[in-house]
Parts: sequence; C-alpha cells; structure tokens
Amino acid sequence: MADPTLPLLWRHVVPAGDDGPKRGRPPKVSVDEVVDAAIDVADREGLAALSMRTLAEQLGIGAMTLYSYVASRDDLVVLMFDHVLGRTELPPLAGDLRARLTTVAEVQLADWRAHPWLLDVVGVRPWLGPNVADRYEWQLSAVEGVGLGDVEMDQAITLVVGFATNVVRAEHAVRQAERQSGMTDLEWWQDNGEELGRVMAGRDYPIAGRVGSAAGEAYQAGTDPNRELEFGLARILDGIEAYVARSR
Amino acid sequence: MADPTLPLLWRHVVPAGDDGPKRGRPPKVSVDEVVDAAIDVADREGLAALSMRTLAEQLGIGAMTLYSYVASRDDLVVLMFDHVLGRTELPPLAGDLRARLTTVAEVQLADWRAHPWLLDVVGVRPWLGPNVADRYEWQLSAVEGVGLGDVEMDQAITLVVGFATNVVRAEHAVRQAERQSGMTDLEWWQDNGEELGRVMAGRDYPIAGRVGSAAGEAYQAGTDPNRELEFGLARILDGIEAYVARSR
DNA sequence: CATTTGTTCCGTACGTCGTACGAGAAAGTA
DNA sequence: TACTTTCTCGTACGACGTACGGAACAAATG
Repeated sequence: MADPTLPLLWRHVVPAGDDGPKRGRPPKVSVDEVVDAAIDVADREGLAALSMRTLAEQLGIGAMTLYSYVASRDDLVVLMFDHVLGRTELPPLAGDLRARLTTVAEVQLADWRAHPWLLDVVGVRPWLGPNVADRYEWQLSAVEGVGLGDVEMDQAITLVVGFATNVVRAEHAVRQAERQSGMTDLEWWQDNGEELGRVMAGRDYPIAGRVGSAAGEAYQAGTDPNRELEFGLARILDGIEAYVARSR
Repeated sequence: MADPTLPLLWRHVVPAGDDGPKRGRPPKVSVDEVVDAAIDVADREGLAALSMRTLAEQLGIGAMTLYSYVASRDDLVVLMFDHVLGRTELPPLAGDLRARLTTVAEVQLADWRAHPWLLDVVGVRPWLGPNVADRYEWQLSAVEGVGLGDVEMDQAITLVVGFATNVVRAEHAVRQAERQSGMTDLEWWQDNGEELGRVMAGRDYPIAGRVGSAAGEAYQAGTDPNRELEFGLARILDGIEAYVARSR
C-alpha cells in the first residue's frame, strides 16, 4: 500500500538501489526531462494549459508514453511542485528576527511570482518531497531559538509565508482576468464605468468609492515590486516582534 | 461593448426597466433558481463537480437551457460568488478597532468555511456585484476614522481578510486531499511513514521534525474552530494597533 | 544465429467536459 | 388561424485524462 510517488519524489536523494533495468527498450526521455518540460509549459501558459497531449508533443513522444514516467497528471504536478522549489538556492538567514523573516517572505514572493501556477496546486496531499522539506526546515530556522513554542513557530511561519503568497495571488488574479477577457483593467473600466454607475444608482459607497480608487491608483503605479509586501509584512513583523519581546 | 453580466449581477437592485417580456415562451426556472441550485451543488461536492449537465438535471431542464440564463459557466460562478455573499447578514461593527477587525475576520472565516468553493473562484475579474460591494464597504468601515490613509485602509483589510482566508485554505487542503486519496492523513502516515523514513535516511530535519509533529498534533486536537485564527490574528492586530497608535 | 524475456512506446477508444448551432415548442397578438 | 417573439434542448465538436493491449526494441539466453 506504499505510495509509488514517494520514491519518485526522492529519486535524486535515493538513486534507486538497483541502477535501473539492464534489459528492455530504453526510455526516450527521463523523468526529469518530463518534469522540466512541464514546468516550462506551466510557467508560460499556466497550469490549466498543461495537458498531457501538448506536453507529450513538446517532448516528441506519444501522449500515453507519459504514463510510463508518472502515474497521473496529479502526480506530475506534485513532482513539478517539489522540483521547482529546488531550483532556488535558499539564502543564509542572517541578522535579527525581523531580517530573517523578511528574507523568508521575499523568497516566497520571488518564487511564487516566477511560477504563479504554484498558486493553483491545491487539493494534493502535502507530500514531503526533499525540496519542500528542506524549505520548511530553512523557514523554521528563521524563528528557532527566539523563545517561541513549537506550535507558535509553525504558526509564525505560516503567517508570514501565507501573506507573501497572498500578495502574489492578488497580482495573479488581475493578470489572469486580463488574459481571459482579453482586455486590460483600464479598458474594462472605460467600457463599463458608465453602465456600472447607472446600475449602482441609488446606492452609495462613501468609503469604498474613495478607498477603492486610491488603492487602484496606487496599485497601477507599482514601482518597486517588493513594495506591495511592505505594509502588511511590517505589521506582521511588528506583531511577532512584540510577542517575542513580551514573552521573553 | 458593455458587459452583459453586469445587469445580471445587479438584477435585484435594478429590476430591469421593462418588467420582462410579455410574449414568448415562459421560462421554466429563474436565474435565482439556477444560481441557488449551483451553490447547493458546490457546497456539497465542490466547484469542480459542478458541471452544466448535472446542474441542469438537478433543475429538471436541458443542459443547453442553462445558457439562456447565464452566458457561460464562468459567468455562473461570478453570480454564485456575489449571491452567496449576500446571504450572510453583516453584523454591526461595534467596539474598538480590535473588536471590529476581529468581527471582520470571523465573518470571513465563517463564510469561507461554509462555502469552501469560494477558494476556487479565481481568474475571474473582480466584478463589482452588489454584495461584494456592500461587503467591501462594510469591511472598510471597520478601519474608517482611525487615522489610516486610504491606501493603508485597503491594505489593512486585505491583510486581515487574507489571513482568515488562508486559515480556511489550509483546512480545506487537508479535507480535499483526504477525499481525493480516499484515506485520512493518519492512515497515509501509517502506510507511508516507514517508506518515508527509509527514503529520508541520511538527511535530518532537526527543527522541522520537532515542530512538524507538534503542529500536526495541535491541529488534530482542534477544539474551538476559531482557535486556528488566534495566534496569527492576534499578531496582525497587535501590529495594526501599534501602527495606528504610533502615527496618531 | 534464433528465441525468449523484460521494458518502454503509443494508437485507439471511452467517458467526461464546456458550449455552438439551429430546429422545435409555447406563449401573446392580430 | 397565422404571425411574432421568446425560450427549450437534441445533436455535435473538439478538448480533456487515461484504461487497455499490442507493437517495438534491447539485452539475455539457447
């Protein structure tokens, strides 16, 4: 009943006791080539556009041949997830707690921005692949020894990483809507602003009207790509720092 | 070029100047019945299991008939999103800033828990339906007048709401993985723990091993359903309060 | 050399999905 | 009754993941 995907996930760590079969028809590609090609497609066109047929064509093999490398499409996605996390070298966590947690958030931001399809990887068991495990250990080391309890350490990391992920999620939602509708946010507002005003007549949103447009403009003007992180992360880190200082 | 979904979203606010056509074959159902039935299906089986065919069967109509009520499946999801948010009566925001933001978080938590498919609604334009707009106004009113700038108000709400959403996301991920694999988390570990230990041999995760199991146990013991919110929300609110106090 | 054995390759096919198309059905109106 | 308007829905198309089973190929064996 052991899961056949586990050894596949750890294939680079445990190179399979027997060094592969000696007889039989040789494979045309390798698992790594499959996973790398799949990541390429997902980076370019999103996870939804990654179909077994197109991926196979990209690799120059038959569609069904993919199933001799991975058990299913979901399996492939699990392998992609762990594999792509292994590409980034995790920087050393130096400085005080705030600096270390900032690094954790920035790495999360950069990785998820580079591979937005990571946002769409849901519903699969949180398999412990080597790179997921390495990263979790690395993240936790940022809060090790500061006086937090074990559960609190996990919660603190979850908080910081989840926030950074949400920043990417918001950015990605806009891009995806634009791609899907074929018109930019600005164009949509130009085309529908009037109709929207007509339909909302009688209702007023005093705060939302003011804040919404201010936030919209601020978002449009995004200069420093890490600026989006600033406010929320600062509040979170303030809160964590205060908690650590208080419970010391 | 005006979007045909907008009037549909606001159909309860603006009941379409002419009170509907007088001639022609009468509709068998209404848009609201379609949307309600769709929400029922999504609540029970998830958004992925909501197909136009099964939904039509549920309503006792032909599959293609649905397209005389909504333009597409994506359209339907947009309508579902706004409609289901309208079901919850937004409680008055009383007390100090902390109390008000806690209420905002709790409402978000409760709604998304009741309708986890809301997590899967992505990639659609953030359409301004009446209930989405009402809720945004309500959320913003929790931070109105405390001294935050307009953009900061939006960021603060985004921070609080995003965190509450992430709590549900984590819970949902576990359930979904269990449903999909047909085995509970515990069963999976019993079946694969040994293999995992073998494959991880040589690598050690001193912090992750300790913290991971502690967090896992704490999660299993979840008593108060709102307890999951506690640590992260407390840190966020501490951070926001400190910021407000400082900049006053 | 011919044959067997172990692998991998992949064409075909099934059931699912969203939905384009156009003919048919049901009401009010003349 | 005939016409107009509106909604209903059977059929069909191209996409999807993937079950199945035989073909293709390389090494081992006789």
